[in-house]
Amino acid sequence: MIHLYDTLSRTIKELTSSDGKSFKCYCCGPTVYGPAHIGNFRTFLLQDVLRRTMEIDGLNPYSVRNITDVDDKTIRQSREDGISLINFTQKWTELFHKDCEELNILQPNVEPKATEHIEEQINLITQLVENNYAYVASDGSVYFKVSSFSDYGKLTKLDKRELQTQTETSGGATNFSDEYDRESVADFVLWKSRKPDDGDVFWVSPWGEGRPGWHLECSAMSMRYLGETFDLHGGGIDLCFPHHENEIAQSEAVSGKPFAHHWFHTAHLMVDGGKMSKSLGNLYTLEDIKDKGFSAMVLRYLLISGHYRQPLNFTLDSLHAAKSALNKIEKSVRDLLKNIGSKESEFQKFVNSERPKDLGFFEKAWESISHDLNTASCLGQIFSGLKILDAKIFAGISESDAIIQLKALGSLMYALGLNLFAEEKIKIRIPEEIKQLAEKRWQAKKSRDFSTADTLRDEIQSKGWKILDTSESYTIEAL
RNA sequence: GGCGCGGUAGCCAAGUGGUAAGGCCGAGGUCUGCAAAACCUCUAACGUGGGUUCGAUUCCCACCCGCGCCUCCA
Repeated sequence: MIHLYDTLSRTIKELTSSDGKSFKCYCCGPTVYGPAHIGNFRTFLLQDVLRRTMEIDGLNPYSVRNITDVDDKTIRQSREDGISLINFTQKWTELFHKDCEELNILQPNVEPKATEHIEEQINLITQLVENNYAYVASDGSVYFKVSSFSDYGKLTKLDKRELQTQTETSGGATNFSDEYDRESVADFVLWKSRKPDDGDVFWVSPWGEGRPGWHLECSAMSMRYLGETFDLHGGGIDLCFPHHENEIAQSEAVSGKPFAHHWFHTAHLMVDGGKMSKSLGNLYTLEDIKDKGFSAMVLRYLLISGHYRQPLNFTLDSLHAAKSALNKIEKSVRDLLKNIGSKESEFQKFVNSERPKDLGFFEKAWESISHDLNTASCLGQIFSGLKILDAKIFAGISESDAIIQLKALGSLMYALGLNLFAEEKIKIRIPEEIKQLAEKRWQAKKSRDFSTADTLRDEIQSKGWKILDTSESYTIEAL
């Protein structure tokens, strides 16, 4: 049984499938105009953990996550790069997939693209216009009339008056002076008429050439793949307003039915205590993390190590902490495997979505993750369990008990998506210069020239890498 | 201005009406050519002021500080 906070009702609710067959989820995916940053991945990672947890719990999740491949940014950037929108977005979609794979994020069951669902979007707009929820402006753009939908603002608890007056009072007031002629500032665009800046990006519609507005695609694609009402809708906290609020308005205006039963919003990732942004130069991608010598799995550990409703503060120190912590789990599992005569690689057979009856020392870890997806507490409980386990291994553990613990850990690792012993598979980049210095040092050490060896080790360390000797070889790690 | 979130050890981060998980770092020890890694042990915390209560870090109020959103944003 999984309980999860719901943004709409502001309560923690039990997750149940409304049709008793599968649990239908829609998550807002990336806009593919560049590499996704680690903040984006925090959200996708948490959605992934939720999905994995549901699988183990037997909820049979069915997930849809879209790709936004047409909007102002993708159009602008593709034109700057001088390539077609489709080639441009494909390039970044591929990188996104590669990053997801390295981060061990399961693929959604369906990953629809906005540009492949133009017809569905036009259909929705047509219905909205026919029923007077939307109007066509003089330039051929179509707007949703917020005043026509009485429930508008229910997700973020906006009241009507605020919506009207925020032009003068809100910090974002300047955003209202744009080129579109809306009847009310709160109204949002469903269809954008073709502008010179759009280049050759346009589709033909009953209202002339143009392209769909951003909010609409999620309504159209979720309806197409999940129906008018589905179980859970997720996204970053910043999407709450206006994106999700708008989705609710559009969708419920058309269907007359509740849109999503449950809303799952993830808090933002901060960097060094503040907002992550390009201009501050603190926006990291997976590439950046790997260039610092950390594996994707370490990043995964770090990004799920805090509770999803709490902003998480990313620092270089916390990356180190994540690395050591992950290492510690691997060490215990390795010891445990040794006890049944298995190797690291054989741990995989314990990692699956079946929930073992006996959770061994890890019952509390499972409770934590089942209760509002408390991954932070879950990891804490795993370490507590590991401590008991380590003592037991030291004292001598029976094979059957070892297997119970391995199965329990395996299911937890599946839920968290922590792929242990992945370090070798995902190669860490070590500069050639460091490799050579390390080899020189190793030769010196072998010939018992310790002073040369130590000097070289210091030099390597001053360049940000450290040497770990084993009896017959050595490894290089990031400091 | 509106809405919302938070302030727990050096850092990160759970949680609870009966004095508080876990990780990192640090210290000591074992080991090692010396280190590192590993293992063992240890230290240390609930923003301030009131209130409710037998008892509050946990509930309420005020204040201080930090952060987010307010129609680009995971």
